[in-house]
Amino acid sequence: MSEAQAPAAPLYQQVRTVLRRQIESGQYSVNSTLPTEHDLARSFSVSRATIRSAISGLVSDGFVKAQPGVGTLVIRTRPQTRTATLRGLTEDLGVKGLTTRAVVLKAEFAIPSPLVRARLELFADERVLHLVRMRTIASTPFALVNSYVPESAGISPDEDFTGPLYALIERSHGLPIGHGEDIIAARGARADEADILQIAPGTPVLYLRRTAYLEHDKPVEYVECAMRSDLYEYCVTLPRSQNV
Amino acid sequence: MSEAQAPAAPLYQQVRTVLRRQIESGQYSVNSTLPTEHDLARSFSVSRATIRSAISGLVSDGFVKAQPGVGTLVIRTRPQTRTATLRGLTEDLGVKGLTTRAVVLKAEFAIPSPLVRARLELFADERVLHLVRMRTIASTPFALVNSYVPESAGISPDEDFTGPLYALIERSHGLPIGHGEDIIAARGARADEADILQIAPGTPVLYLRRTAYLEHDKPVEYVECAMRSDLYEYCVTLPRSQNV
DNA sequence: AAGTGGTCTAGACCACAGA
DNA sequence: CTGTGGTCTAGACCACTTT
Repeated sequence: MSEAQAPAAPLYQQVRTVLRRQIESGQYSVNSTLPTEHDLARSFSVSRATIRSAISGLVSDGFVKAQPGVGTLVIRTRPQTRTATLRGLTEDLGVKGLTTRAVVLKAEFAIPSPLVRARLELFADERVLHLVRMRTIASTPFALVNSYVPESAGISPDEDFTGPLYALIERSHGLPIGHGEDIIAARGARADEADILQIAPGTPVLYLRRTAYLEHDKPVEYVECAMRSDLYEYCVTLPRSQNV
Repeated sequence: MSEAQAPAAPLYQQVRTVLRRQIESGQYSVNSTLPTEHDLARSFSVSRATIRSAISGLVSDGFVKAQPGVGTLVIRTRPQTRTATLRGLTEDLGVKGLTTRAVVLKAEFAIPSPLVRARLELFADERVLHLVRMRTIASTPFALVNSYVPESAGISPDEDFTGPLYALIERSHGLPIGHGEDIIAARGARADEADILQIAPGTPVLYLRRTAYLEHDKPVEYVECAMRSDLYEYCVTLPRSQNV
């Protein structure tokens, strides 16, 4: 091959894409079956293993369900409901088609409170980067965000914090964030929050506390966030526990 | 077949189990690599495809990570953090070690509001079972729950609703609940809610709306729930999106 | 009995990482 | 360069569902 072309995707991915498009375009309707794996192998001129690999992807995507002795059943024409994933507020709103800006009110190293120290599993003398940001939708403030990141994360107070914080953390560590835990409560806005969020003190706000972890369960971020509930609601899609 | 024996698990599952036990027992430590696929194939006396199938399972479980040109890296010795799962309030509190009782305030078939009809994707003339329940912790009311279940679910108003509703639904359908979507907001308690929850009107409460679906995205339950945030906080563990 | 997906083999070539 | 995981093939036999 002397051609210097964009490398072709693996065969099984190509097949998966084709089948997926056919399903999404209604060529195979719900409750109908795909052609048999042998037939697909013939018509795509690939081995059956390749077809199985492609179908396996469609199963993960929730499009089809394999039934031994019957066939490969189409169970959905749209991709499976996306399961809950951890997103920063910037990304979350991005998904909803809203653009948001962060205004940095404070960015400095500080001695963590005992609560923050416990959440981040810090040693006694470790400092944290304390970040206070306000987020707006269409120039209306809707969230006051307190973020705490261990000093060891190597993020400087001088960085640009108007974008997604997660991106900075992931870049700094070279490691992706593994998972997070959210705790959500409702309470009345405190005076300082009310002032910034432009609401009356005591107005019910969503109060989110999140701890984010790296892959090896090492905490990298603790966030406390007060949000105007009239501008933002917390949404999550939950899979039913599969008794693994 | 005259033998009534437990059928042996597929080879790749056996291999996966063996490797998993070895990882969990510390035989392979974090950041070390598994033997190469070729070596594993030799030592297990199976084909490399079988080994790859086994390893693929370990990847899903979050135990290892395959790195082209390097090897199969062990990244965890405990199974991946359990992801968020859908639980009814009864189950949820049970996990937290609290026992709760439900007091049924209302259980009757009713004409659904347009919102409920939309959420449950009902036909125009379908009725719903409307259930109003109050939940208590240590005899203090903490949640006022409005549940709506399609009449077609086949649940009678005379059932025992003091336990988990999900159990009734799953038993009635013989099908498990597939997933759910929660929307969480904060707002002040309405007069009727405040009365039942024994708080002042306007006190901030968590307001949860949940739609639960069967496997094929058929809605089976819509819930609106006002909760005292001083007695209950909403917790969820979120996996970071894996860019599939 | 025929046909389905589920499993398995024994090869092969590739792109990539590290010495 | 060697060795790794990633992909792919052309078969094979099995348990299962349906006819």
